[in-house]
Amino acid sequence: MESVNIKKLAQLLNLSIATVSKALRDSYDISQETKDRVMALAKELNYQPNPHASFLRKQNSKTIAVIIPEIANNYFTLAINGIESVAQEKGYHVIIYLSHEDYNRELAFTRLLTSGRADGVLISVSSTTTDYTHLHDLQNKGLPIVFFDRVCENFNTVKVTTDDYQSGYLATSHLIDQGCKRIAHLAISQSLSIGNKRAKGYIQALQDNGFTPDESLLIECTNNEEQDATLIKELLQQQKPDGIFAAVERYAIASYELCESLGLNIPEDVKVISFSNLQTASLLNPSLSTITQPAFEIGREAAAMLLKKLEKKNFQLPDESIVIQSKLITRKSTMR
Amino acid sequence: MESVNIKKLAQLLNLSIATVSKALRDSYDISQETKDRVMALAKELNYQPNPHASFLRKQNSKTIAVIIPEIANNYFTLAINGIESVAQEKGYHVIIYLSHEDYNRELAFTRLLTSGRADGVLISVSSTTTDYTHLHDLQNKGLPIVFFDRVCENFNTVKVTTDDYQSGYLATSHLIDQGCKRIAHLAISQSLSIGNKRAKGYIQALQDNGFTPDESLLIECTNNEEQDATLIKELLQQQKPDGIFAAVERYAIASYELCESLGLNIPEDVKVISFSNLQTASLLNPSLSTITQPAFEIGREAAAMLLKKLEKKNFQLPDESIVIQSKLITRKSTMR
DNA sequence: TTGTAAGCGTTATCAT
DNA sequence: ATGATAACGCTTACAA
Repeated sequence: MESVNIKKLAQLLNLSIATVSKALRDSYDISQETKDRVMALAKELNYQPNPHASFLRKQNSKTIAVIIPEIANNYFTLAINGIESVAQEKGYHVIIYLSHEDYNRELAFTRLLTSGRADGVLISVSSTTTDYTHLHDLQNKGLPIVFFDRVCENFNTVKVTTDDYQSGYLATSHLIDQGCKRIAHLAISQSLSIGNKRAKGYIQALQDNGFTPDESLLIECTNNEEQDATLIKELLQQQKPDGIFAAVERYAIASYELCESLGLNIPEDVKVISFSNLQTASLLNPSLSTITQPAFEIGREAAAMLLKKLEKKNFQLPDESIVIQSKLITRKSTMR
Repeated sequence: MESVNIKKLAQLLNLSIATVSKALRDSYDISQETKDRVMALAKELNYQPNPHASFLRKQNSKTIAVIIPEIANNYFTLAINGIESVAQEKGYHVIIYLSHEDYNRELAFTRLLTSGRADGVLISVSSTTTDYTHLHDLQNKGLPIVFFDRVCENFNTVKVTTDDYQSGYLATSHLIDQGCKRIAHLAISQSLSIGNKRAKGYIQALQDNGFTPDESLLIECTNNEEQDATLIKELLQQQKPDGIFAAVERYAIASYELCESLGLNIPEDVKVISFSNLQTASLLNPSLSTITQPAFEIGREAAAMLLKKLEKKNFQLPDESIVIQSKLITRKSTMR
């Protein structure tokens, strides 16, 4: 357990602790010779500064916290990849917290974060979160927060999202173009920014094309697979939609499974399109038309903004939304 | 940024710092009344002990590091879920490091970890890692290490895996049972424990069934999608296998894509089976037969062992392999 | 150019 | 039962 610390280096080199510390930080008033000696030994012994001790002095931990609802999800996985890529570039460490769509866990994490464990927070809020004071509290403590994907609209900071409204509009329009007359929307929690926007895009597209939105075709799904299956099954049996626009991948997958078990053919009986980052979308039976989100870029951008705030003394996180567009990729599931 | 610390609590309560500290830790020699007052105020002000300061004294950070090759991968995603579930139970924080299958990054992470940022390490090694001294160094510094999935066999610690050899054997036997005569194996790096074992299972199954393993049918794939596509394309065109056993999901997906582009039918022309945790395996065209790994449980078990070591003074990580079985799930891709 | 010493927030030892 | 104090490893005025 004996670790190499500054004290040890100082002893071995017959220098004071202060001199070693300054030499390591390449300070002006240390002779080049001393610096070289210190650096050489530090390298030889693989000296790593103790981050906890530096935190105590400098009040930064070179760590960011990422709070997400779940991780077994291609979207968040890609976003983490993006986040990690900039964190690694800048020498930051990434702590992951999974809220499992549970407000209380999210709350507990934010409480823990008031103690200096991380210098900033990236968050995509849980679907059961309706109150944002825990996040305001964090911000008030001086912890910079950047939202991505599931954002809090009226929060004074950067929010990175995709164009959810337009994409919802586009997906629905695409179904209309393909001849659908009864289009259902499997929506994600309407208390979520993305849920709301995607649904609004859906409704507007219907209206713009002369359809009257039908409440019984807009299903707000849950976080429970069984419950969702029941809802979707009822929808398919009772409302008999000829098009489904799924707000998230999971609902599209459930739809595929239920269509199979009910003997419905995609796309003949029902056409399906979904927000999705599934790698295998094109290999499904039938291949799935998707709104593919720039998840990696969203993660990168959010992390880049947060780290800019942490690194640049004078930079303040602006109160703005950064929108990175999704792409509509049509495949067989929506073919005429 | 003004944070609540012990000092502040002490001032407000007109107590000494020492008393407050002890009261918070529910020490024997503090009166119940004082404890109550301290606790009440701590709760009211949402006092959170500074983890960096405690580290300096106690030498533990309540943090574990997870080093994995990639995250856009259903297996690792599920494993993280398992790891996080026990970490959350025990109040530990999880830092994620992605080696991107690059030994040098893995090395850099382990160097960083010598400084106390984490109390222990869970690792699944990169496919380019052949030397394990960086990990031995970590262990020698007193950092407990637990391997999962891609383990180092001769390393004195716990290794949690699935039964890779038996599963490779099983997958291959299944293809034989389904009538395949020329079975190819798309192997992952043979320097990886899992790559080696899965391939050995494949070879043994062939031999036990009267086939002579053919080197040109055992393709060691890479980490580069294009290169893999070339390799698999050549395999399909030149060797014309009638069965493919893919060691990882990615190779199965590539096989599907290439069969499609080459006009080969699965399972009529080629049957395919793969190690995979794809949620959509049953929805693929055709549905994919898989060896499904208990990824969540593997993550849970690995984390549980590590945390046991961290929490129990007298517990030493045994030098043993914990094997949790995979399941063969047959679907259309291997139908006769 | 180098060294001394204080202090970051905690915990633990030893007094009181 | 409570308090004073040193120490953890590091940074940084300030002194030499």
